[in-house]
Amino acid sequence: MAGPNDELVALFRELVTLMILDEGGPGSFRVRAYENAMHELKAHRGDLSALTEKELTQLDGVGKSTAKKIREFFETGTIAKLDALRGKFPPEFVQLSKIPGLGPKTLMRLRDELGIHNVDDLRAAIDSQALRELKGLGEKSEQKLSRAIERMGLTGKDKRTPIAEALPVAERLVADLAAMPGVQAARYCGSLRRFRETIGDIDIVVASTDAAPIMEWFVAMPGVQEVIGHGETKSSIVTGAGLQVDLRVVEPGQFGAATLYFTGSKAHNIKLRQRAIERGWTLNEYALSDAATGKVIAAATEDEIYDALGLATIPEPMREDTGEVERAAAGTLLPPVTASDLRGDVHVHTSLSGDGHSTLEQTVAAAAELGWEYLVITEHGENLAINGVSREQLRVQRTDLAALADRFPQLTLLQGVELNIGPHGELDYDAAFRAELDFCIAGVHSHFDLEPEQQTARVLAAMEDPTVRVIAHPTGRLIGRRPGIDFDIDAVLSKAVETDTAIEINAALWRLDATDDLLLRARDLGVTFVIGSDAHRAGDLERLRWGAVHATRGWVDVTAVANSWPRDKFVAWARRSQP
DNA sequence: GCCGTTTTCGGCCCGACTGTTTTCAGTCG
Repeated sequence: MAGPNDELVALFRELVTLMILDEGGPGSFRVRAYENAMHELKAHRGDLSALTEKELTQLDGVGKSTAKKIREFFETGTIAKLDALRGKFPPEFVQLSKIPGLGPKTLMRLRDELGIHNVDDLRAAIDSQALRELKGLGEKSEQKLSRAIERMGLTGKDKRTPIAEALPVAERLVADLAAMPGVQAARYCGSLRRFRETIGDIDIVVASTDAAPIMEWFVAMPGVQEVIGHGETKSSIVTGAGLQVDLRVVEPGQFGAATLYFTGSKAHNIKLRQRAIERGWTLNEYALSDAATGKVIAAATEDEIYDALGLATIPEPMREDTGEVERAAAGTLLPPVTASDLRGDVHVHTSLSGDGHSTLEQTVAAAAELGWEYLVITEHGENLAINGVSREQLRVQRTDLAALADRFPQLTLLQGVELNIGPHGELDYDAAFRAELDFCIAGVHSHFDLEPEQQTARVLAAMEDPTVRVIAHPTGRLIGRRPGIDFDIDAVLSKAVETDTAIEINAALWRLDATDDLLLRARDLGVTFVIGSDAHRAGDLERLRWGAVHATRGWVDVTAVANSWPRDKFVAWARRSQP
């Protein structure tokens, strides 16, 4: 699973953390330089260990000094500068920097003036009221830090919330805010809008001419555990679940600039701002404006701002500064995959599966309601304990499907099954029975802890089987709950191309698997994809749209998504029959 | 530390909120 450069990137991340302490703040240009280098290394898709020092300096943000450190790592396994910094700042001291509200400046003073080296020291200093003796700190600072220590691990700077938990909270909040009087628009932004799989906090921007009542409602709404900030146009709260929510109110005419700014990413914003500066303009959360005259050039919508900067509008999930700005400038940016591109679903369970909740009829009716042109029902194969279905059950279902096909003539119904890939690549039923089905999607549902070689072998074996059309949720990870299986991604993707087996983009928010990293590599190799809802109840069908957003994050070309194809083409493809 | 260039040093994104002080530094995003 791990990319070849991950270890190097992790070391650079640590280097940045320690440099912030050493330099006394993240604003230091040297720190920024390390950050830029780390970002570039992270975004790099090739194997960095294969590059010479000279070749490394060709990378954006990598100069002579950084190139030397990279080579040093690959040749010696360590970086001397990092080792020196680790000696200067032991882990228990670095841990203090994770406490919200405690920045590098204060931290260094705590150490130098009060001899505080770890969390226990800090707690003792607070208890003895020693902190308030420092200039610039007072009683309130003691209380704030005391609370922050209590919450450590619950809401610290490193805490990440799975998108499956954050998204419903954000959608509800945005709906509530949008319904308030005087609110012209409300949108969640930040990493959630970019559709990262975990998020640090929820950022919401509201357009209104009267911020005060919105701020008041926000900090007093039910479920607020703590108010971190409460200003005229910006407030922050923590929910009972430990999720931080930041709310910002701007004038309606500034909404686009604000959502652009708060959606980020930071690196994407910096790229945009540099383009603005090149044109003699400035870009902030209020507007794109002329630097000399202050005259507003664009502010109301994101489209206008991108356009003024000579860029096509960049889809939110791509805003990570991994080449999207350059492509937008060159006019070679791919359009996003959208929900309206999708014409049907390919991974759907009904109550026939042990873990399904809606009947076949309810499910088909819901798909028809969504306007799908085709629907593939895929119950669990018989090898899945408790939840699997028998051959006999599938034969009966075939009759039921034929009856429903008459009632929903606009919807083409296919019978598929979700096969289980056994530890050695074995599959459910037998080849002859599987061939009777319209479609087989095969996934790993057990034996998550095999050695990588075995994991790779079992998936490759499944792909060799002629009845297997798609590999479902290829890594099997559950965000924040279970890591994916560890296999040779490139071997699997190459085999997918060789055997014409598609890779599923699973739209369930706990899965979003294939991961975006896998998608980027797959699309470069020319892999075919499907987007599946993995619905276990009729209401889950609509989450296919999240799969589209996730696909966009992986820069997937919509023409490579089989369930965006017209009915006849899709059905022929699904059955592996000639069109 | 990197970059660009009028090639060798100056610039590097920007604003809200808090706590403490009373004009601002620190933190955060």
